[in-house]
Amino acid sequence: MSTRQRILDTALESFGTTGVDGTSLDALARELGLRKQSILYYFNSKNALFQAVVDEAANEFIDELDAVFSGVDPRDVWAQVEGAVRVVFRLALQRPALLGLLREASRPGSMVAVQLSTRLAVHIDAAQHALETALQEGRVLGGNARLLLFSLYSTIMGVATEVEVLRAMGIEPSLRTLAERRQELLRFLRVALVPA
Amino acid sequence: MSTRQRILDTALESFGTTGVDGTSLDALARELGLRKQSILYYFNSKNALFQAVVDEAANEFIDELDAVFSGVDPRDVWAQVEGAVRVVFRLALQRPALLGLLREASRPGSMVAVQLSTRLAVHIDAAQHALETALQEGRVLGGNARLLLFSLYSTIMGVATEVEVLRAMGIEPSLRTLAERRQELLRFLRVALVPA
DNA sequence: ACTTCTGTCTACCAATTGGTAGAAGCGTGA
DNA sequence: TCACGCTTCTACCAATTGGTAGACAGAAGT
Repeated sequence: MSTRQRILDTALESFGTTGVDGTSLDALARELGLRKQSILYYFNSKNALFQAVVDEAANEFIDELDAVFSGVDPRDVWAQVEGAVRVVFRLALQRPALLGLLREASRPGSMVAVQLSTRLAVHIDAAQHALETALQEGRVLGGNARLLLFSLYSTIMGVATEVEVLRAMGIEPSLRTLAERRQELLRFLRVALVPA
Repeated sequence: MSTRQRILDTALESFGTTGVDGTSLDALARELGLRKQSILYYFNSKNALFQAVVDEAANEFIDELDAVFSGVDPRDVWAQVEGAVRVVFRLALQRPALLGLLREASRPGSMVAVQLSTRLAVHIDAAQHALETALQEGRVLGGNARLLLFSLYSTIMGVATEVEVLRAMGIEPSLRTLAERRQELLRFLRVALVPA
């Protein structure tokens, strides 16, 4: 794998777990067996690296979602929701840093949000459109399609990533509790979305 | 107001917006018209200050929730949810830094989570118990009470605080869109919780 | 008048930060 | 062999970081 790619991967891991402010170029370089000047050779500044990492993460996230959505009837909103939940929970288990990075990038006041928005705009519009027609045809319960999409996003990402809140509630994050969380989430969303 | 309290307030504001790592004691002191040594006089270390701020924030959050819940039938789960939504959205408007700090404190790997958990344990248990009996009596839809509570928390906090995601969706956070978000959220939660 | 306590200050400190300048190693093509 | 471009390095740097040591001011009590 190219050095550039190794840097991106390691940075994603570190940014997504320790945070951007909590990750120094020196520490990153040490982890890579390099000097930080080599990192700055590929990325002109720490912020440029962060932006590249956000792009990388957005791509991976979108690819995962696309892969699942491609095998699903575009009119079947519930199947899409189920697919999204499956993707997010698999990532929570296998690539927690990826979700951590999205969380980091979507912190209030983050300057990379613009980037994310242009990156995701097409997919958001598609999802919104699917929701809208489903709403009109009474196949889904909801008021405003875009705000409903936002609620869905918040719920799914929250349930998948708020592990510290979970701990505070006395539930230790583990494979089993993850599965239980997912099951309750799906039940919750089905009741909220699918007409009886 | 005592200097100690001023430090706590200013720190909450800064920690909740810029983040802990993004806030230096020097910057904090400058904002207060002090030297950082004066801050370290009241709090032995930056981390001690952070812990104190988390305590402060947890207290305020709990007080707000208690105030709303006290005027509501303890058996009326939906009224409690409505109250919680009202509190969180008012805070999102008037004290965004407070929610930001809770978000900061609940970052994966955060070391203050233990603190938060002991601080909130009683209230979590109470809410869970109310949910449980409501579930048994069929007044609320759901499977596992604790996981349902967790889903509710994730949804409400997410919808109220994920402003950058909202922006990425082309919705500028404002008073009007906040009200719309809240309305759609309440509709969403009502469908998900209240039996037809 | 003297001490004591509280609070704020100046003066430092070693370590770390992101970043610059430029040299050295290295393989490739002429 | 030479030149060249790519990559990684050593050597620095000014600024900032959290934190320590201790002086100084003022109020309060005796």
